[in-house]
Amino acid sequence: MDRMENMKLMDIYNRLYNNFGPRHWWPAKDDFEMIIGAILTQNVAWKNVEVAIENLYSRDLIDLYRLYNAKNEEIIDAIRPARFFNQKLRYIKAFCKHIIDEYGGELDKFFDKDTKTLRRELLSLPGIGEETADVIILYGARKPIFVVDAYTKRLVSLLGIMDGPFTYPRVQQYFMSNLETDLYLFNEYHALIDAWGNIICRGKAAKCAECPLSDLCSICTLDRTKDRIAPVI
DNA sequence: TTCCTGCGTT
DNA sequence: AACGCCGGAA
Repeated sequence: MDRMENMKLMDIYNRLYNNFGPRHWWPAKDDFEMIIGAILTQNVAWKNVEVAIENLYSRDLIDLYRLYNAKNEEIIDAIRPARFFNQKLRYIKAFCKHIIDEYGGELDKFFDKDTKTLRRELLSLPGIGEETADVIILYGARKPIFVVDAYTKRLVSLLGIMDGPFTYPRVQQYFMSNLETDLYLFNEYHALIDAWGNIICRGKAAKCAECPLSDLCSICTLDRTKDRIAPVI
C-alpha cells in the first residue's frame, strides 16, 4: 500500500461520491437477477438490459430452473433488446446448468467459496470474462474485489495516475494494492466510476464543465478551447 | 482483429 | 446517419 497512491485514489473517490452520491449497486431484486443482468449488460446500454429483465419477469423467467427449462425462442424473444441474444442465451443457460449440476441450484453454496476459487470457476464458464466474473463476485457474492471496466481504464489513462498498458489485471492490481480491502468502498467506487463515464465523460459528448475531476485530467483543460482526443487504451 | 447485432442519443 | 454502450470468444 503506497500512501501517496492511496491518497490520490481516495481523493478521486471522494470527489465522485460528493458529486454523484451513493449509487446503491447492483440494481437488482435478488442475486439471480443480478447475474442475469451482468451477462446481459455486456457491451450494451443498461437501458436495454432493463427492458430485457422486465421481459423475463413478465414471462416469470427470473428463476434458475424456469429459465433453464424455458424454450430458446422464448428467452431470445425476451432478451432481444440486450443484443447478441444468441450468444447470451448460451451463456445464461450454461450458467444455470452449472449451478444446477454442481450446487443443486443453490446460488449461495456457489458464493460460499473463497474469492480465488470462485473467480476461477466463473472464468471457466462461457461468456464470463474477467469483468463479468468480478462483478458477480462483488455484487452477487459480496466479496471485496475491484471491478475494472472500459470507464476505469479511461479514467486512469486520462488522469495519468498509472503507467500503461492498461490491461485488466494491471489496472485491477493498481486499485487493489493501493486501497483498503473494503466491500463498501469497492462497491461504490466501481459504481461511481460508471456514473462518471456514463453521465460525464462519454467520448465526444463529454461534459467537462460538470466533471469533478477536470482539474486532474490531462487532456480536458477547461480554460482553453481544445478538441478532445480519444484516450489510448 | 473481427464478430455478435438493439436502441437511445447526438 | 453515426455513435457508443456497465464485453467475450475465436
